[in-house]
Amino acid sequence: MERRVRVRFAPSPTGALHIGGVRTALYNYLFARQHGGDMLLRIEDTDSTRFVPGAEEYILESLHWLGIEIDEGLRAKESKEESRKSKVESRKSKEGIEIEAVGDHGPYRQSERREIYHTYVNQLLESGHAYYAFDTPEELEAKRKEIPNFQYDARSRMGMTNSLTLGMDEAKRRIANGEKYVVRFLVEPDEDVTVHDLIRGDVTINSNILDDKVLYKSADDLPTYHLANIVDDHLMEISHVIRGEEWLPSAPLHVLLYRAFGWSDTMPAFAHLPLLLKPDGNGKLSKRDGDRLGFPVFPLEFHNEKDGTVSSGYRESGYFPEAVINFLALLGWHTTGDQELFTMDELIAQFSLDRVSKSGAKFDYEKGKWFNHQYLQMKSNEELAELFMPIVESKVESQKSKAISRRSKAEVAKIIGLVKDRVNFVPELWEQTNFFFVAPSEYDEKSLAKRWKEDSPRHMTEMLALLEQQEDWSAEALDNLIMPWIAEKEYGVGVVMNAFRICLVGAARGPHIWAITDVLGKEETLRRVRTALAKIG
RNA sequence: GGUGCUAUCGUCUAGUGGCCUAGGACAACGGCCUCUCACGCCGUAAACCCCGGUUCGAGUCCGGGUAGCACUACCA
Repeated sequence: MERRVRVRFAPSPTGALHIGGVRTALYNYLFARQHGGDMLLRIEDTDSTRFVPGAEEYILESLHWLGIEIDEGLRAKESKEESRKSKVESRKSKEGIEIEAVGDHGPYRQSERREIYHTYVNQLLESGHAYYAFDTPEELEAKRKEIPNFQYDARSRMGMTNSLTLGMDEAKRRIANGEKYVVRFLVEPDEDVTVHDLIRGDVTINSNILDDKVLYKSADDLPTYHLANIVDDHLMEISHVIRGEEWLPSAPLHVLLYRAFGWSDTMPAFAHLPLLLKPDGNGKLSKRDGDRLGFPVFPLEFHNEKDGTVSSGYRESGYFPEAVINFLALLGWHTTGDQELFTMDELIAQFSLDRVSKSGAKFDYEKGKWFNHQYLQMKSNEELAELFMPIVESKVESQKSKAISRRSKAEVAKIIGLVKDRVNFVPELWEQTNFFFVAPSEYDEKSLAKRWKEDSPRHMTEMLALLEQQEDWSAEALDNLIMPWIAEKEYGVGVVMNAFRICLVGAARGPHIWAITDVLGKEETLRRVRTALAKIG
């Protein structure tokens, strides 16, 4: 009974990988790793009409970025070139990745498994569990209009055009004539079918509500999801099917298919995950919600070649993959304790299907930001500098002459250390540090109104004289110079310091004033005070 | 309409009959810190869907409502 754990993530290449799909992949991955099993990736491209070019590469690259590793099936190939590139550079590479297929249960694209499906469709046909049907889509459409709640099932199939009513000889003749047909699964009526779900327990439905599902369509010589899924999971020796709750209603059908094939004893265990819901209103989180609500619902930015749309991604928004993983892991799963921050290894160790929630989780983007904030704080200043340098360069470049100087990575790291606790994302670092790179050319009106007093020009002029003579530019020395002077003159610390800050920063914000003078240096500090005096007097 | 799943603060959730005057986190609000803006720290407000039943005792078990969601394709 001890079976090797083998799970699969089986997306359709119909567009960008939705964040809900990412979570499904993650839970599969955590489960596989925890049990020392295999994580497979299979592409379910049985709907030729919905195929979107680039989607497969996108899916694999997304999982790769997130650190969800594939053991078998299709996966992104780690090229030498990529590993040499810096993180920032590889972020920019949107071009196709290399794909490799590993494992001996392939092919791993369903469109390449046609021969296999033929065999199994025939098996069902021969055993009487399936039949040919010739009703055209138009005829079915008409039927649905004519009869409310029409369903192709035990009650109606004898009134339709199929091998049951026509006879097998006539059916074969039609097929030989090139007539389009489908193969339908014959569902026996009045039978209670029970599916055991690892998250929800036993779910029982009566077979009367099931219709005779289309298993195969001759039009494109491809099976539908239901058939391909069962055949592949069986052949690939899948032990656990972990998928979204939208599949729960068809799980009994899948159980029936396993029975019809005689595979009941090796049927995988099922676990249906709660859905990810829209943050506002009701319903399942959809691909459109992201741009409507102003946050990404995709791991990476996606350029859809089919409809020309561009969808924003977590990576391009400045998220760290660890933060996305952590955030997603907790949408539908939680430990007994109060722990909120988990590394991938901790998740692998602690994850369990019986602690997955049963109810849907509304997607709370604000909490996602908080997770990124946490992970950003854990990064070293040097790591962040690596990511921030290209942003600084492009910004300084765009401001041309106003740039004071190029700064070394060490200097940038030091600057980041002064402000990193106040940002959630690397790109936000710029608005906190821009004055370190570019001297203020204008002064914030609100700050001026509140902090630039009548006496400020005089204060600054006197302070300038004091600073000009100062040799030791350390924070401590400056503090020892200025504070006693303010006290002696009875100017008020707040009044003087805020005016000074406006001269250096251009607004009433930023880190501690002596940290700013330290980075700026004597010359630049004095220059900014003189400029301010000249401009705002 | 039918079938199924679900139901604790605004949100994610802890809670598996007494430890619950319901805990944590995000968000909100207030305070402290302070030369500014933040961060941080401290604190406040905030929930067991409703009605029955079982029990000495129910957020926790059962039944019925109600509500939300999913599915109901030659899509996955």
